[in-house]
Amino acid sequence: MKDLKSFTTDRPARATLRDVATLAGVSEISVSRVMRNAPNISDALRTKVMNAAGALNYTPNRLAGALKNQSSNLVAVVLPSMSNEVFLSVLDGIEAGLDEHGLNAVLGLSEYDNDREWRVVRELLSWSPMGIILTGLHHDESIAGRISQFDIPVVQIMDVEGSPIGGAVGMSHTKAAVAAADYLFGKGYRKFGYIGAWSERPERSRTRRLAFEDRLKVLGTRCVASRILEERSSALAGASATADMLAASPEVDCIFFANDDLALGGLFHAMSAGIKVPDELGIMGFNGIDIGKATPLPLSSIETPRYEMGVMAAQMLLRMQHEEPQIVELDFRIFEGGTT
Amino acid sequence: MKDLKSFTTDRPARATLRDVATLAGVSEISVSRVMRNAPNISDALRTKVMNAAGALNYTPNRLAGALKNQSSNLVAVVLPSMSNEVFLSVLDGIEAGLDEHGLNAVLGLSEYDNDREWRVVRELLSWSPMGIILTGLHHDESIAGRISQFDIPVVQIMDVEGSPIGGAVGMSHTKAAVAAADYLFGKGYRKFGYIGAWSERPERSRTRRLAFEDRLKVLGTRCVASRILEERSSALAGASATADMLAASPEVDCIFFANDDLALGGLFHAMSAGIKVPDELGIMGFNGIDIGKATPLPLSSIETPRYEMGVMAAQMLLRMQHEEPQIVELDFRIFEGGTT
DNA sequence: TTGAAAGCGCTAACAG
DNA sequence: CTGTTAGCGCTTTCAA
Repeated sequence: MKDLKSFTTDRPARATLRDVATLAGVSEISVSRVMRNAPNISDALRTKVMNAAGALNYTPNRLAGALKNQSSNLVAVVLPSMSNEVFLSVLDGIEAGLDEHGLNAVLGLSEYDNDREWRVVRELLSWSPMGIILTGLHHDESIAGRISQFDIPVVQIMDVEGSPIGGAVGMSHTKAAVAAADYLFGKGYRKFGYIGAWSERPERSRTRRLAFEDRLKVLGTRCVASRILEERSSALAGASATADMLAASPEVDCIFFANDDLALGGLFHAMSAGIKVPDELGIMGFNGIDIGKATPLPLSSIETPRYEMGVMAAQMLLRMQHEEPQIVELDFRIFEGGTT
Repeated sequence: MKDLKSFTTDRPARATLRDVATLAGVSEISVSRVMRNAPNISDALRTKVMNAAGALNYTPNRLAGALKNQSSNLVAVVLPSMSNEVFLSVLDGIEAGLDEHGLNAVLGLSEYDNDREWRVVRELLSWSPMGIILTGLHHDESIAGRISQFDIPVVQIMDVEGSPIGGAVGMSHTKAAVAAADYLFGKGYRKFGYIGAWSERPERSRTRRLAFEDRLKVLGTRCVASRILEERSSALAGASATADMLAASPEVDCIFFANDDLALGGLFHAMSAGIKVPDELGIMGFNGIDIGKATPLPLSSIETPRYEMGVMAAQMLLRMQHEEPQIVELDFRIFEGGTT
């Protein structure tokens, strides 16, 4: 091993493979092999290289490696928004799944805007990711076309009802809504209300509402009141929408909400207004978030496998490198709380 | 413009600058200039290039550009965890701030583990990010050293009490705890309880507890009961810890919680148990999350500027390219709900 | 088991 | 305003 000092003083900056090679007195390619744990490396070489790398605090330059390899260990993750706890769990799962395999997520947010999603996808693709995770199944032809040039696995999450570009891992929102209708009908409710928000973004919430309404018809009843707010979901919005709905349609005996935030608002309103839940009013949410389990009356809801979706999406990406794309439909579960 | 067909049939794959140049009949560097909106480009050239790029569906290869430039438009973002709504807002803000400037976040999670954080930082640095955002101020010398080789701006978020590596944007957790103590004392509470979770991860929650206890002493009173759970924060955990504490120390007249999840649990327990809030028991949270505003009794809390922290961290990163690092202390605000 | 040469796609520096 | 040359740091041949 040559003199370390000449390196550390001359180059306080980031060391390259070449620096490590020179210090260790070997060729660059040998260093490269050691760093990547290539087979057929002598212990002597490995030791020399590791010492030199350690001394120089060498950090590999993935940019160069990926450029040469035409592929990186980055995964493009495109979510609609970070203002929704649902995507927190999803992202948490994705990160967990990616981390297992040493992959890194590059994040892009579409904010539920198609143009913006397109830009974000384009942007992220410019990093030659090894795969891409998209949210939802309603994707432009043009996005699919753009991605196909890259010949990388695509996994779409949240939904399974539609035609994925590649693989998909999600749940059936139709089945969930039908299960909710059946469950609530079985509990004896007949005059249903529905409350959604943010003009039914994402699309999946509309799918649920329509399936819910259809199923009620089959059961011989119907939604007597329905409100789709323009503002984003929040407990506050859910509370006031519930108050409005009950004022206008006092006959409503059960409200199905687009998500738990709204539903909790409904529950809080009922508590404040002295409405007896679940007898006078049934309340059903969607997602099964933690806090709904802790309210004095636990919130009835549909538990969705958000974290699992994330983990499985990451794993599917890996599998799709050799295998055919699959569509994985995960189960939801009705959480029978105290509000129905 | 040469014949497009020979390109589209021969190369269904990703087009390169060279392909665009050939198709447009110009040099590669000209294409490069057009793509980067360099100055002094004739309209004729721009048009030719844009047409060719459009026809080929050209996506720039940032890997190559960044390799050449020794710097990318990636920003490494290291957060402790994605199972906490607090970091959702922070990340949301970061994304918003980065997006303004065309930057992309590469995400890494430390899971509150120092070794893991070190690995993650190393991993993310290998992508030559243009900057790095870290959470908290308790950072290893070795991490600082490793980053310093890269000569990129570092911004630490959440906290301002300590010695940042570069810039910092956060709040004073000491001041927040003092303000809480003063506020609660002013409301007439005297027998205080404190409930935290997950063995006081992150460190900042310990800072708050200690400052809270110190301030109570100054005010001539003290914490008569204190519980630090080992499990993670959740409303459920907060509810049972509250029940335990009140059973063991019935004299407690006010509980300060480490965060709103725990506090909401406390509130829900009180509601279920028929404890009169705020008269028999005061409840104070920390963070000021949305849902606390919608409960029948809005949750008193300390509103923290989480989203703003994220946005400002991103902006500071940009500024630090020419300016000196700064420490920005953001304000918190006491939200006087109905629980105190 | 190790090394030498070539080049991934892009852009800074220097012509013209 | 546009082009030529060279090289970022790494890894895939191919050779020894």
